[in-house]
Amino acid sequence: MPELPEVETIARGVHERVRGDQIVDAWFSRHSEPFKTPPARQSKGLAGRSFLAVHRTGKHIVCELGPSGRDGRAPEERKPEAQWIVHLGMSGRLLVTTPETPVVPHTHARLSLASGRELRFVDPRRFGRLELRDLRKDESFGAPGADPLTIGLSEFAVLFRGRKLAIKAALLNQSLLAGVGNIYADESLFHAGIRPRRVAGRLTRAELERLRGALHRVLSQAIRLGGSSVSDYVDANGVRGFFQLEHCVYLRTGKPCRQCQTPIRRIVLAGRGTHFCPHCQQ
DNA sequence: ACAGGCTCCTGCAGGC
DNA sequence: TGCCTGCAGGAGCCTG
Repeated sequence: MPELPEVETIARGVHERVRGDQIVDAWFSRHSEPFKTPPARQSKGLAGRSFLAVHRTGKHIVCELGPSGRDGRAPEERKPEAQWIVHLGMSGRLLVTTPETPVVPHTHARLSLASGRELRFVDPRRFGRLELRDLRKDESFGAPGADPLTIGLSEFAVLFRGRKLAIKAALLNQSLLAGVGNIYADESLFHAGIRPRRVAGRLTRAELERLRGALHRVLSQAIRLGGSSVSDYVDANGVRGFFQLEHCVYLRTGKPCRQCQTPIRRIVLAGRGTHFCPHCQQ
């Protein structure tokens, strides 16, 4: 499931391969109900525009789109007129392919580019979302929560102050921290030595500091390794990540803790499978 | 206001 | 062997 590191990896890959390219045509499947912007409006709004930049905000991939791009200026010098926002949900993929690449089942969007490439959105479970914003009318996209890679300690502590829910549930709340999902919540809590069920508002300053540090380290290392390939995650070029080899608790139920050999336990918290070491996490 | 539960959807694992 | 059931989860929505 794509979380911050996977989305960051995909956004970087797509940026490298489509920056400056122009959208010639946009096709959408009939499974359009979940899309935030109706497909007809997306097709119309995308055609003719060029990619100025592609970046990550929370778990969203934001494509900054400019005018046709025939004025000779570099992409970064042109002002975005629209944003195409891609949320991958559980099973979404954004792939840069050739037109000859076989179209796999559950392909919901195909953007033909002037270079001859295609940008494809594939999503079997259809939890993903596509949105087109016209920046001349709509506001620029912003994640509701803070970025766990850049947040400072005092701001981090304020997020959880007075909150009675479990720290694991708080980490998954995108309006607090944007980008953390089930894998990296479990892994970060392990590295910080904190039990997932602990009440968020009752964590000590020292624990909050450890948690912020653990989030930063785990997410940064996962980005360096190209994300975690559980189920069948791949980046924009179809390449798998390697961070799943570094997982200490996620999907390791019953296996010995890498630090103390105690079997990893699994509980259900906030409706999610939650993995922890009963010895290392207090 | 806030917390928790339900829902969407498909692929896969496990049981009989 | 093959079918069927249940489970996985991000986030929006509803309820308590």
